[in-house]
Amino acid sequence: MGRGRAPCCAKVGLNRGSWTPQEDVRLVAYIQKHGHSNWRALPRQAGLLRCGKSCRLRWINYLRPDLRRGNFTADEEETVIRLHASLGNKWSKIAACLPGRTDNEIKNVWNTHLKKKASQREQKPASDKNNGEAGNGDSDAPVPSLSSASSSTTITTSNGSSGGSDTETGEQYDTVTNKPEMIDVLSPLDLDLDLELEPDMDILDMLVDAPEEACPAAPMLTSSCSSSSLTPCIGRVEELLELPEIDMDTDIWSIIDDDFARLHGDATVPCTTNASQGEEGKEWWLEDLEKELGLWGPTEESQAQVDPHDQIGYDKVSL
DNA sequence: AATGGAAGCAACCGCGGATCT
DNA sequence: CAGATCCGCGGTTGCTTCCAT
Repeated sequence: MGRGRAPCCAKVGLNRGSWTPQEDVRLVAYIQKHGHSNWRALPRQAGLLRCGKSCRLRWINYLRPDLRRGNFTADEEETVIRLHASLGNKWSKIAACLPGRTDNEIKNVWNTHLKKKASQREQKPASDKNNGEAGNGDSDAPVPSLSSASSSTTITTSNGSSGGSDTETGEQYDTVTNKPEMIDVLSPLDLDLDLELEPDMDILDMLVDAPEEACPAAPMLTSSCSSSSLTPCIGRVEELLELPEIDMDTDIWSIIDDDFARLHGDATVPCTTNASQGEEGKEWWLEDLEKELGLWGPTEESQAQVDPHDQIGYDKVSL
């Protein structure tokens, strides 16, 4: 205690606790544009009052587009149990073999269900033999959500079906709306974040760029892109790189925050509004961002939820 | 219908290892 | 080579929701 390295930041004047939709938007938009080569500098450059660690955590555990949400499938649970038996609490290593799952998520699931499940299994290994199946012999464990029908091949875009199909399980992993208060606020954003960003190869490329992707996870990451949604992503890395530099503290954030303020009457927008950037600048950036995110064109959800007068808010910035 | 406990999950903290200067 | 810095990991905490009474 007290030793080791100093905290990554002084944490003075920085936000803590739950992330706001605005912060999420900022983070996603920034990473979309610039990647996350330097977590420490990222929050400052992105205009976020967070420490780099917090940004990284938020991105990895929640905002990352390739995240797979919803309940763990039986196969995934089996994998976790099996890997935990051999690796122990090496959550990151376990996560590396479960594409779209985060170490934090796996850790939580282990601590909440799988630990019990595994211990139950250990306690009655003999009776398991009667079940015939070495794998899923834990049938008496109450795991209603894990119908064997939910094959591991379904790389569900989490909330792609947030409205519906994922709720077939109706269980605790309602990951889309992790915060109830965020439901109405974030929904338009959140839906698009997960639905539309997932296939975005810009980010996938960043994520898969590491050599350790020799792990089976990597191919599944890319395969998670449906062919239809993948198409518009291809070849956009260069496009991304060629985008002009933007003063993130002015342009983007003022636009985003302005739209949030208009939509929600939020007067607490911390961002600086740059009057020198005219409407042309806004439109240029919004269109550009939208194109880059593969969101060109209004979405039905956003249209349905946004006041026509404010439509630009989520149509344009619906990340 | 109200209340208390349990469970689930997101986020924080501190440390170790890797990388940079 | 040594010190400084950063990233990532694992453990833990606290808030929210769900469920039983």
